[in-house]
Amino acid sequence: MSNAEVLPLLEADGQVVVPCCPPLAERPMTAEEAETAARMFKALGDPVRLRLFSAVASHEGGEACVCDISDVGVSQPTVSHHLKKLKEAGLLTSERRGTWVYYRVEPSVLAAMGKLLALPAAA
Amino acid sequence: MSNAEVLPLLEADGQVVVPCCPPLAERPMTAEEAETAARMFKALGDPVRLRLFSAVASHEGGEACVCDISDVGVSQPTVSHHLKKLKEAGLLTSERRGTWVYYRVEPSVLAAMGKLLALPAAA
DNA sequence: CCACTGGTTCGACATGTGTCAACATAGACA
DNA sequence: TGTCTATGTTGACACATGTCGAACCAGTGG
Repeated sequence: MSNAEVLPLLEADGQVVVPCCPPLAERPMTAEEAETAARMFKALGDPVRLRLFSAVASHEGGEACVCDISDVGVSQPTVSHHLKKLKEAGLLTSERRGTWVYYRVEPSVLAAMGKLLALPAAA
Repeated sequence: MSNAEVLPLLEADGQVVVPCCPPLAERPMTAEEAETAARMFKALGDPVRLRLFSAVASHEGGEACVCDISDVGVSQPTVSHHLKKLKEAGLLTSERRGTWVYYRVEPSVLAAMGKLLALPAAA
């Protein structure tokens, strides 16, 4: 399965963000924009997923093996389930190297979410 | 209204006011931090809530009457339910003025979420 | 006082979600 | 080949959540 096709909001390559949506406060979001953006927020709306994501994002080299981050208080299948969700939301990518599977954050998506939350200087 | 830059995480109904968490990528979040931050993301993890929040945030004066934003394709009780959720997450505040109830965004919380998503320049 | 309008709360239902144990799969190595 | 370890998938379950209609509450104006 491909990581990119689930969330075609932005260029997977560079930092150039093809925004999924304008900033929240710029104008009312359309139903489609909201649907798209809500998927990302929902992915981070679970404590376990947030910890997993933070663990990957803060790990040296920007990537982490599952074995490095699976100490979040839930069973291993549950960890795998949450990592899959984060992948489907386009927040993480995974790659198998030998025995282990490494996860890595998708920085452009994070940037898109940050832009989404930005408040306009003058309202 | 407080203008503090401390990004308090408000919990509705007079509960604890907790400072928000460090950036996701700075270090692995603790369970408590994740619990706290996930509540905010979850609040924005629904398309209807996202549209309502965007409608309030983008409305002139930074506030909006329910009657101005209730055109999101769900019934009025559902709108009210979602606005309550956003309030409980500390993202909105409400005030009754005469016949109408006005909702307004909590800018410090929005800023906290933006900081949370910030990626450190060097990793 | 009563009726009307805007908004919330209640009760109920269907669907979604987080979780685990059990099983399956992929690679390493003997 | 076979076995061991590291992850992912499946099936089942309890619980949370989104939704609505009906009832209810708050102001306004007769």
